[in-house]
Amino acid sequence: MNEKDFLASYNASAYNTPKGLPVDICMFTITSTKKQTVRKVLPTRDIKILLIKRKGHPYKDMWALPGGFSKEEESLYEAAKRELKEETNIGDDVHIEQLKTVYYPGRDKRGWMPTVVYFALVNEKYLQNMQAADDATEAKLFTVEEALSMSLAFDHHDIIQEAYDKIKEKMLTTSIAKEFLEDEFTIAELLQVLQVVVPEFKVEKSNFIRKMVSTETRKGLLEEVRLENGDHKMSDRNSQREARLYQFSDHMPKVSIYNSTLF
Amino acid sequence: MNEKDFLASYNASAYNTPKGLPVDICMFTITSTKKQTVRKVLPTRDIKILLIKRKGHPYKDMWALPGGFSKEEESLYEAAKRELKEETNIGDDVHIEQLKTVYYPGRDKRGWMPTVVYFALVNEKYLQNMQAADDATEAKLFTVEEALSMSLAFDHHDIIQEAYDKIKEKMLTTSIAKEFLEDEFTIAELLQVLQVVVPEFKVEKSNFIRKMVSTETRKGLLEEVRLENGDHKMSDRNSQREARLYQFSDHMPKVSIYNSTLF
DNA sequence: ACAATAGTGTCTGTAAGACATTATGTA
DNA sequence: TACATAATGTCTTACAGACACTATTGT
Repeated sequence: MNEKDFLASYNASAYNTPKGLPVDICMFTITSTKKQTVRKVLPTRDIKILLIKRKGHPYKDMWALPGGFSKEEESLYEAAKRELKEETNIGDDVHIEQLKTVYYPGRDKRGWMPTVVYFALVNEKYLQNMQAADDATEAKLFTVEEALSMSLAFDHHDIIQEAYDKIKEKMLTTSIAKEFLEDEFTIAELLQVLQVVVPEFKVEKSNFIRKMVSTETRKGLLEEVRLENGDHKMSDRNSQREARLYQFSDHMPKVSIYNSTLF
Repeated sequence: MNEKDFLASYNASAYNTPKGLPVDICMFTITSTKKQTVRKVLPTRDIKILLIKRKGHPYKDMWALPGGFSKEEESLYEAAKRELKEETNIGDDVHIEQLKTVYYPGRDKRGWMPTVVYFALVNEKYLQNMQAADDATEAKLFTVEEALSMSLAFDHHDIIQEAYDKIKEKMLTTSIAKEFLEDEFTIAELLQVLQVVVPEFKVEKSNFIRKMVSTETRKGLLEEVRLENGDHKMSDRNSQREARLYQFSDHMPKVSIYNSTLF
């Protein structure tokens, strides 16, 4: 059956879910791949998004955001989490946040079809067993750049663009960078992750490393990880020389365009 | 009929709107009232929110957010705007923005009932002819503090709290303060409006007035209004001595917790 | 010894905030 | 002339960014 026949035979009200809403998920991750170099260096990192290939009409065989319908007995948040889990088999330790709800006439050829969009930030370590999840649906990670250059189902291009813009903003104003990092990370890793998502964020690495811990207004944002004996905990995973490890603290500074002092 | 009888007789599916969604609106405004003083001073300003008194069950006679159902032939944004207009009779020149969509089991005694929440920032000058709008429904402005201390219908307390938190954040990181100001405003007015919404934002007025225009990173955020002859346009509406008038420019700086320079 | 990353020293320009002072116009 | 607000002067401390330099360790 082609799409035209499908739409002609489609009974919109049969698909309407009076007690649930369509939920779509923009799942972002940052993959890291080892560089083939003589010495240890930072891995190559890329920001990626999960897409699935549609099995049915409309937009059959096109790539789209994963999603599904929420149920009456679950919250929208729970629905998003469930859908993501069905697709990726990840655990509960995921940052998932509502982006927006979309409806305007004509957004779905089938008629009335809103969608509640969530975005998720998932550490690549949770995506190891993704294939096992559901091999009936073809799911694949694309770089965000790639995804945005493709022709996608529905208005998913615009949704991804908006989700990505949101993440770029939150990357610099909250501590969500931690979702993409190990529990304990070096400042070079932090900077790399920030710049993978927000290339416009330009600072000199050596200054960044120092200022993140030395400047008074930034104190409390990161904590140095210490060993029992009080020494700095170090890692040499990215370099010959060991680097100090850090964690985000609970302290979340706020920012303002009216004076750039954090408070 | 009391609420218990009402719920017993309530047929949820009759109210379900397969082709529309409930939309609620947090409409904020800042009222200004002249102080009774010998000399001209800044008015007293208060951040207020619009509530309506519910005419029917559930939560009959309690204060609640204004809202209604979106239609298939309009976007959610248009629905929010329409609902707000029905309530307040304001024009199209309104900042209205989606906050979030809420559903969790039990949020409405009638069963499945999500809501798409919008917040609106409306200048008080547009609310002059509010009474004319629809005198069947009782609508009233409450200070946000007051509203949050009241017992409200549904989970509207939590929704208002979240909307207010969002506005506080956006107040300091975007130029939405302009929604509450005249087209041309003094820096003292700007600061007052900022502090009415975000009391934690503390700066010394004389420094603020200077730094807003003199500091390099803030240049471009505000523009001095000039007369034809190049002189500063001034106003003495709040003081004996005239103050310079400003406008927000198109330039929107971004902020970061990782370095507090705007870019 | 070299390569690559980690981290420090030092200097310049600018911002934030405290506090004092001057400017302006009306009751 | 008194007063309330507008705006500037001045000073201290701190941050951002540039750039040079040292530190560490595996190959």
